Amino acid sequence: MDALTIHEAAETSGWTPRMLRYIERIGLIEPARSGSGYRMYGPGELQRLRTLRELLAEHDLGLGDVAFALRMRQDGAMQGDVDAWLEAEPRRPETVTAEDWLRWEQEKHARILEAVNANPKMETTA
Amino acid sequence: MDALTIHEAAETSGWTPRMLRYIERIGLIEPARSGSGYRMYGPGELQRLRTLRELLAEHDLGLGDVAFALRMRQDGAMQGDVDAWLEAEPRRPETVTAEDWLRWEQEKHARILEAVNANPKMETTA
DNA sequence: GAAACCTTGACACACCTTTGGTAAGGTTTG
DNA sequence: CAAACCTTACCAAAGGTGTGTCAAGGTTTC
Repeated sequence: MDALTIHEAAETSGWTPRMLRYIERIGLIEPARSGSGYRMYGPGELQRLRTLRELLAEHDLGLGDVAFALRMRQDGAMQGDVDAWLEAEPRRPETVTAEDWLRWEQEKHARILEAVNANPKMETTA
Repeated sequence: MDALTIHEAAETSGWTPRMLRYIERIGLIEPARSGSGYRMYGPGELQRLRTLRELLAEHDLGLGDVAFALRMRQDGAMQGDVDAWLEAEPRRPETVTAEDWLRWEQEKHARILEAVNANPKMETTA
């Protein structure tokens, strides 16, 4: 039995039980439930709770921000629309074709690779 | 002279002058300034203002959401950290290497291309 | 030079988010 | 079976967002 109850998970992760429920409600971490409905936090959830605090502190984010990022990732249409709107600004060729967009996205990989190499803390040491 | 003042831009875009200033303050649309500091909205800005309203309405977003998406795009480190946190959930290989991540990103292109083809309104008819 | 703009800054208000507390009731365990 | 958990569902307070309005002062235009 390596699953903690909500109070135990709260203590070891640095959140309050209240916030653990809130984090679940906004869809960020949804622990398994016991037969009678108790939340059961496993090692994966605990790790995620800790890294979540770091993520928020490091970049001065709110839980809502991360929830929004999650929503973007889950709703491809929204993601596409938002990205399209944001990309319409910096570049300014009259018309953006799908091929233009894909090329832009692929160039992004070069930037990503640079970031990876420049900053090699890419392990999610679960 | 095809640049509008803030009141004119407000009328033709459906925002209020107040909101145009707010939209500028959160970094979404920053019009050029005349020598004496007046905001000057060109056709590009007007188009962006209109599509911004559509974007918000279509996906029930707030201006803050779009501003956050912009911040993600501008701050690569934040983008990487948030993405890493979100991706740590659905997949569950013990360790995510830079190569894993890149492969994942590249597979994303297949999904993006599908989205483009399925939903070919990719023109930013500026 | 006066009317009609523009600028920034402040005060304000309605609403939403985040967080805490408490109440009524079910579960686990010594 | 009672203590110590857990659950959901409310009420509430602090802070942030989105929006309006007003004031003091500069600019454009007739």
